[in-house]
Amino acid sequence: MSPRNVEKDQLLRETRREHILDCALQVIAKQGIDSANVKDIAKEAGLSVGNVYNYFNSKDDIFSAVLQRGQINYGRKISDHALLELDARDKLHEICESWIATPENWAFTIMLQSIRTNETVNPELREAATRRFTANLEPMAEIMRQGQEAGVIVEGDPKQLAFYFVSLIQGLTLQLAPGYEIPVSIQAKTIVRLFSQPENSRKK
Amino acid sequence: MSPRNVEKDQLLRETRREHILDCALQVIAKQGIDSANVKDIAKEAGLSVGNVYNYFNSKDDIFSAVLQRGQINYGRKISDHALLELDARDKLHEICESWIATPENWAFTIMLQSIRTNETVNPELREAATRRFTANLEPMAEIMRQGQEAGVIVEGDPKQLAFYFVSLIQGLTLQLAPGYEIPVSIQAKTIVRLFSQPENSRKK
Amino acid sequence: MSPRNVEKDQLLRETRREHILDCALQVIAKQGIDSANVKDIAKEAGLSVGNVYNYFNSKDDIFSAVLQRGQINYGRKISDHALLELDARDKLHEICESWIATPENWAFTIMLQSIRTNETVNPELREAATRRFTANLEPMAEIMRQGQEAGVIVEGDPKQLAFYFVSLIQGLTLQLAPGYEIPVSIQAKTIVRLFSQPENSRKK
Amino acid sequence: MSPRNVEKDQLLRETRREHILDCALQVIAKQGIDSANVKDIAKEAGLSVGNVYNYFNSKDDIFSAVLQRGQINYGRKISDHALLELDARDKLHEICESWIATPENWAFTIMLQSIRTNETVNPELREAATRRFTANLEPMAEIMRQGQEAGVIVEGDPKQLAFYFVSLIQGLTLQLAPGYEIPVSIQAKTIVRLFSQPENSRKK
DNA sequence: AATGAATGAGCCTTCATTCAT
DNA sequence: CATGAATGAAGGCTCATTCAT
Repeated sequence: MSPRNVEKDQLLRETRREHILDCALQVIAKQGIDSANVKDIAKEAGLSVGNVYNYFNSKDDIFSAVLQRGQINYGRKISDHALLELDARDKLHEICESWIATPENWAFTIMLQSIRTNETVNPELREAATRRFTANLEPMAEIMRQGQEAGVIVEGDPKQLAFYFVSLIQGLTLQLAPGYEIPVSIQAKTIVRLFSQPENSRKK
Repeated sequence: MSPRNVEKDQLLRETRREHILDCALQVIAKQGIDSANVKDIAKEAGLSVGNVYNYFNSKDDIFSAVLQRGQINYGRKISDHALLELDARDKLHEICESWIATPENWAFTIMLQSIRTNETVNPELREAATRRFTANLEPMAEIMRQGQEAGVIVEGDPKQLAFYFVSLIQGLTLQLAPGYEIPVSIQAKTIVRLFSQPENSRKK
Repeated sequence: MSPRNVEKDQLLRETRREHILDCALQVIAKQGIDSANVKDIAKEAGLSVGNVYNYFNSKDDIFSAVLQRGQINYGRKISDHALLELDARDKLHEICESWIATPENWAFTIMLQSIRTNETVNPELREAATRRFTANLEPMAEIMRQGQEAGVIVEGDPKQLAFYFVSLIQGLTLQLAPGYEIPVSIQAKTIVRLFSQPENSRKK
Repeated sequence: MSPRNVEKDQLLRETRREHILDCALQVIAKQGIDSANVKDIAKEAGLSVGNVYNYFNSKDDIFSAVLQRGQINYGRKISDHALLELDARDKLHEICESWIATPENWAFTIMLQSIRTNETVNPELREAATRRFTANLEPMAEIMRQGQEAGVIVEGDPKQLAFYFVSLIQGLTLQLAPGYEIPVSIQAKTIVRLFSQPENSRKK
């Protein structure tokens, strides 16, 4: 029927979507979520404004897709780590370091807040974001649990510890906003140590 | 006419300003910073829109004043604590608890991010916010230092520890956004313990 | 409190609203409902676009207000006629003539259709329009009933006759669209005669 | 290549055009003329948007073609009736009944109004629509004339009566908009009676 | 000081139409 | 012919800010 390659089109379409999401993230990271408008996203993506709407239904749709993608990727990463045969502290260290190293990550945190906060956002989106956040807590709690069994992570409810760890990472991420200098270095090592069981207090 | 009236007027004016700031905070806490507009703030304050502009130059002016006031109050509070004759852990505990308990606090954190982030915001405001944030780190670091001397707080750069502590508190605060349920309880005790030196690892 | 005259303001506000409705009707009558946009209405009213929104919540709000006002005025007029001590045929004649003579009336009919038809219009508005239309049928039916009792109006269900009469008037009104010449004159006399009982077929 | 193929192609093209017009009418009848867009028409027709433009030059082109086709079919029908050997009242009755029974007919009336009304529509199209409307009045007037000669239709200018009859039908059709309930039944018999000469007033 | 009507820039979104493939 | 991605011009609506009263 079609004189064009349907499969290729489909692939192109998916690539384009991803590209728009990338650009949206860039714009948010650059300008903040308040100032990030569709026009700028389109420009960043090298598309016309109208064309963006061929790939997404609305601005909120774009934002929630960015958030969803980020949350899913993040969750997958943590889950992968949970399965590894490693010292839990090393896992935390690695997670911490790679998170801090990615400059766009703070945009996710900002978006998470904005989507929660903005009353005009579809409540379902807000719930979905919360659901994913909560779900992502689970593999992190599993890592804590592993560490506790090995006696290298402090005692306490693993889920609560996971929650604190994630909140700390998020809190730190926010401090890393572009153009905002903090006179304190962030060291994964020190962060992990807060959650580590000291050598001499371990059960024999 | 009389000097007393001038003084009284000045006082009234200051009271009004404070009232507007209170209401602005309320609105932000209720609607989120994106949806908080001047009209709503004026309505909450029982004033006309135009009249609000008799007390503040712009919306940004209001927001930055809210933030500034919050940061200053917060800084004063921490400084006061630093001077007390108390176990550092109790100080942290009290700071933590009172922060979490105040539902509007998350609005400050949101605002901090928004003001940092928003390109359109006067760069001087952004720098001022950062400056105050950094300044507020100092008394917190002092508390850490006190705790370390008493052997009840973990070792490490006090300022860095203070930074982590504040970031953790901020991160947790964000999770407390209104209408957003997190299936984990926040306990000041557990938080403080992360920064505490375990009994049996203390130097004699 | 206010340095301005509140009552006068309220009156001004109501006058303004009416003025906007008048202008909206003019624009619709001139350009058709499809082409009638808020900008044009504002221009016709000598206001800025934004200011129109100080008086109405939305374009649909304006349109439905225009319609409502027209329907209410029309209903009132028919009801007044129903109470008069006149030959029913004269009543119909007068209603017919005055309706046809008002050039904007066709806009109401167009609007009625558009509001019914347009899926994006609030269903409640649509129902309200229908409700008023149906309600307005009643006094017209009463006139028919009076005429039948006097033996000057054709027999049949008065409400149905009213419905036909109104539909005929509406149908004719539509033909009177501006810039649309129909080579047939519209005579109230002839129209009324269609609904009249012929002399020699009346019951003695 | 062969002339037969060219003919066949031509036929196929014509069939396609007709199909598109059918679908356009369906969409208009379903969504109203304001919401009827090219994309929906294409989807209804099972074609791509671009392909529709291989058969019509513009959206207005489609709409005016729909209208034209409808008007021509309608005119042909009335003309056919005018030639029949039947009581004029039966002709009116049949015309009335078949018109009311076809649910899409109201779309024509709506379109007629929209095309007349819409400033942006090519004036030639508007004139063409008016011309056809006027032309279609002629066979209807002929039926009236026949009825008057047989003494079964009320006296008066036949063309004017035709105009009233058509306007009444159109007015009633508009009341039949989808999703719009009118608490009055429409009976062809009663309608025709309005235009009928009563038994006992006929000339011997 | 107090009011809120008025302004106008800017944002999101839609859609007829074009065009490379 | 067939496709649907791409364009860009409007249109509806919001809102910070101003200003006459």
